[in-house]
Amino acid sequence: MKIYNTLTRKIEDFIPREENKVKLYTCGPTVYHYAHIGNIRNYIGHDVFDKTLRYLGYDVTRAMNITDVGHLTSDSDSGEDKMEVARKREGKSSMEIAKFYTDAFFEDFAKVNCKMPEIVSPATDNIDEYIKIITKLLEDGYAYESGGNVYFDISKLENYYVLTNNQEDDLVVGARESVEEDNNKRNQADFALWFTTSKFENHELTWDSPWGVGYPGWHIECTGISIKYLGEYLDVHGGGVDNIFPHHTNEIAQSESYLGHPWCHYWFHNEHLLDETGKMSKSNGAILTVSLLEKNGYDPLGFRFMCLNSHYRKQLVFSYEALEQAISTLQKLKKKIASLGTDGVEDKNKFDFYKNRFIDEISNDLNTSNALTVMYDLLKDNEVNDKTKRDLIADFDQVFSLDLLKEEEKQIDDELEKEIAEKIKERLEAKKNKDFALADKIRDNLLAKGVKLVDTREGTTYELL
RNA sequence: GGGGCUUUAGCCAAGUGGUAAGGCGUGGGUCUGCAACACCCUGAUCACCGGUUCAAAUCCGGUAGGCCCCUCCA
Repeated sequence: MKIYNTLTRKIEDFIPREENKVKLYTCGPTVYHYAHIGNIRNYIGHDVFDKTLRYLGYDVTRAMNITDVGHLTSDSDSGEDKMEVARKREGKSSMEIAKFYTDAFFEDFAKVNCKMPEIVSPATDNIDEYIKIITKLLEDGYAYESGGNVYFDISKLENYYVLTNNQEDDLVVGARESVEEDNNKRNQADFALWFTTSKFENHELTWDSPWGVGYPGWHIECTGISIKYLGEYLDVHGGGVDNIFPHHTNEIAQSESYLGHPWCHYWFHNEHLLDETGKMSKSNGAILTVSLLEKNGYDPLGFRFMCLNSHYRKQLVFSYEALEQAISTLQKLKKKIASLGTDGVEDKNKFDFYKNRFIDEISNDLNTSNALTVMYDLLKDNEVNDKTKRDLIADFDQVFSLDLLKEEEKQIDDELEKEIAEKIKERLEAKKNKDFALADKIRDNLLAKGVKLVDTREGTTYELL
C-alpha cells in the first residue's frame, strides 16, 4: 500500500507500527449545522481509505470525534455567535442542537455508504482526559496560564511547523477578517488548551477544572480522544486539508509534548469540494446536503461515485451537470452488472488477474478512478464468464461501496403488477393491430404512474421509476 | 506578505520520460411502428513561453488562470 503523507509530502509505503494493525483517526464533524456535501466528500475519502486497508487485510481500529464543544462558539461574519444564532434560530439548547446535527450527519454519512468507525466519541464525553493532558503539559512546562486561560507554548518546541513550511514571522494575525489578536499569548502562534475567559462570553457548556470553570480548546479534543481510545501511537490521522494548519499542527505539538515521543506517522488529507464560487462553506448561504440532494431526486450513491471517479487529493468542483453524469454512469453500470448471469464456475486465474489489477490501483494512493476502470475492463472482457465477473465486482464493492450487486427492491403490490401485465397484453394486441396510437397511449399512461415499459427482443418488460 | 496545491477533449478524469486509459455526453449506425434500452463506430498533442533530453503532458525555469491555509472551516 502506498499513500501520500502530508508530513513528508511524499507518497510512501504504508507500514503500520504494529504488524498488520492500523490505528486510524478521523477528525469528525462540528455539529452546529448540517454537514454539506463537501464535508461528506472528506468522509467518503476516509471511508475508502479505511475500507482499502481492511480489504488488504489490515486489522483497522478507527476512531472519530464529534465536535460538540470547543469551537461550537465562534465568530460569524457579522460578529454574532454562531451557537447563539443556532439557538435563536431553533430555540434549543447547545446539547439539543449538537444531537440534532449529529443525527443528521450520520444519516447522510450512511446514505453514501460510509462505514461507522469503531469508536465515535463526542468531545464532551472526554473532559477528564483533556484535563489530565493539560495538567501534564503545565507540569512539564509546555503550557502556561495567562488571563484565565491555559495556552500551549510553541517556543518550547524545536519544530512546531512540521506539517507546513510556514515560518512564524510569515504568519499574519488577522489574515482572516474575523480573527483578532489575543494579548494573553506569549507567542503569536500559541493556542488555547483551556478557556475560562474568552471573547465569547455566553458559552453555555462549561466544566470545572483546576484552572477554573470553562471549556476545552478545539485542538485538545482530538488529542484526548485519540490517545484515550487508540493509545499512545497512531498510524494515520486524517481530515480535510484545511485542518493541516493550525489544527493538526497543534495536535502534533501537544500530543508529542505530552507523550514524549513521536505520535502519528502518516497524515492523510482530503482536498475540498468546491462550488462555482470556491470553497463550500457552512456560513455561505444555503447548505447543500446529501439529504437535500436525495430529496431532489439525486441518488446519494451517485455522489459517492462522483467522488470515486476523482482523486481524494484533487479539488473537485461540484456541479449538477457532473452529478447527473455520475448518476447516469452509475445507473448504466448497475444495469450492466444486473444483466450478468449467475451460473457457471469462477475462473480462478481470471479472478486473480483482475483482483491484482484492482489492488495495484487502489493501493497506489487510492487511485479510485483507475480502480473503476479495471471494473470497466472486466465487464468488457469476453474471456471472463459472468460468474467470475460477479464475484470480482462483489469483491471490489467492498471498497467502492456503491451497492453494485444490490438488486433494486422497489415495492410493488400484486394488484399493480397484475394491472401492468394486463396493460402490456393490451398494448401487444394494439401493436399487432397496428393501432400505434393506442399502444403509445397505454405506454404513456403507465409512465405517468411511474412504470416504464421497455421493449426487448424477448418481449416487453418494465421498470419502476 | 508567507506557505501549499492545481491547469489534460463539451463535461468528469487517469497518466510522474518513450508516440494521450476509462466514463458521461454529442454525432453516425444496427435494432425498432415510434421512442427508450442494448450494441458498434466517433474526438484532444496535454494553459502559455523557454530550457534539459535521442525522447516530456510527464523534469527544470518563467508567465497567466483557479483553489486552499495563515487561530478555531472537511
